[in-house]
Amino acid sequence: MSRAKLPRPTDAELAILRVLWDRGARTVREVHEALQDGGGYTTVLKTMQIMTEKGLVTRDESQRAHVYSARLPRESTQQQLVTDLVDRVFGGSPARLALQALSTKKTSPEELAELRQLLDSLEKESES
Amino acid sequence: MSRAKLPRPTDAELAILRVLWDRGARTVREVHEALQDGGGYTTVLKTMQIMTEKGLVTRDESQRAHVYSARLPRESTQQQLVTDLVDRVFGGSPARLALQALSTKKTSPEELAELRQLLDSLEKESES
DNA sequence: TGACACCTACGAAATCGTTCGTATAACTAT
DNA sequence: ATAGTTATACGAACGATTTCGTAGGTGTCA
Repeated sequence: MSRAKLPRPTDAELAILRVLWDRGARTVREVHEALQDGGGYTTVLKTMQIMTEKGLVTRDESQRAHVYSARLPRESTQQQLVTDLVDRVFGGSPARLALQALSTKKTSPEELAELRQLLDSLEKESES
Repeated sequence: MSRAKLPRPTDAELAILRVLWDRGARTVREVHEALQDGGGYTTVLKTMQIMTEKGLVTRDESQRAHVYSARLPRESTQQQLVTDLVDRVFGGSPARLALQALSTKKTSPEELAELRQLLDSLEKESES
């Protein structure tokens, strides 16, 4: 089993993952520079080393400056965190979370259309 | 300013808050018993004392066994956590979170209808 | 070659979250 | 009143997270 479940990323780890997702594989220096407020260089380095141990990122050591990549795509981690929040605070109901998310901030007409489309397909599904 | 923003509840704190939201004001003993797996009695006590310091709960000390209440209603905390997650992982788009939440698990027809209703009112709003 | 810049590794410190043992006060009932 | 039960308070320990200083290796270039 080389595939233990990955731990929930911490806040600092998530900030680093966002950089890797947005920009692709990067060195510590590049991540550090992309982070406006991520602490000193060795802080970022240390965190990324720990993330490697945890399996949150992989690294290519063939260059002197190691190149890090997110191990899971953004969507998988989003899914994990959403499921986690649904279970811990929304009694296991994703729809409750969706309602709460939508009733606050405003959403663009494009996104509303996308949601409507998803609703349509979900309702069709439940009819079968 | 007696109204500093409340900190994000931790996992253990959230478990306690769920009990208080579900059952209303309760003593430490009652919360401890409601928690299937919340550690020993003094663990729950200590956590609730810390939550009092943080302002997450209030307590009535007029009885020997103090009675604790959640300071914020469930919906406020849900809102806080959703906004938090949206900002940290969904680039500030609640609709993205909603899509992610709905595309996984199945949702009851009643909830789908409720969502559709919300979508309707949101679209009407954007037309004005 | 020597000075300098850059990189990783290591470890220590500070803080936080979680857990629990122990002390002490208060109530209950014999 | 004494013993037993139940409550809070306190503090210590442990692990995880975050931060950073320092050491040592590697590359560059005048």
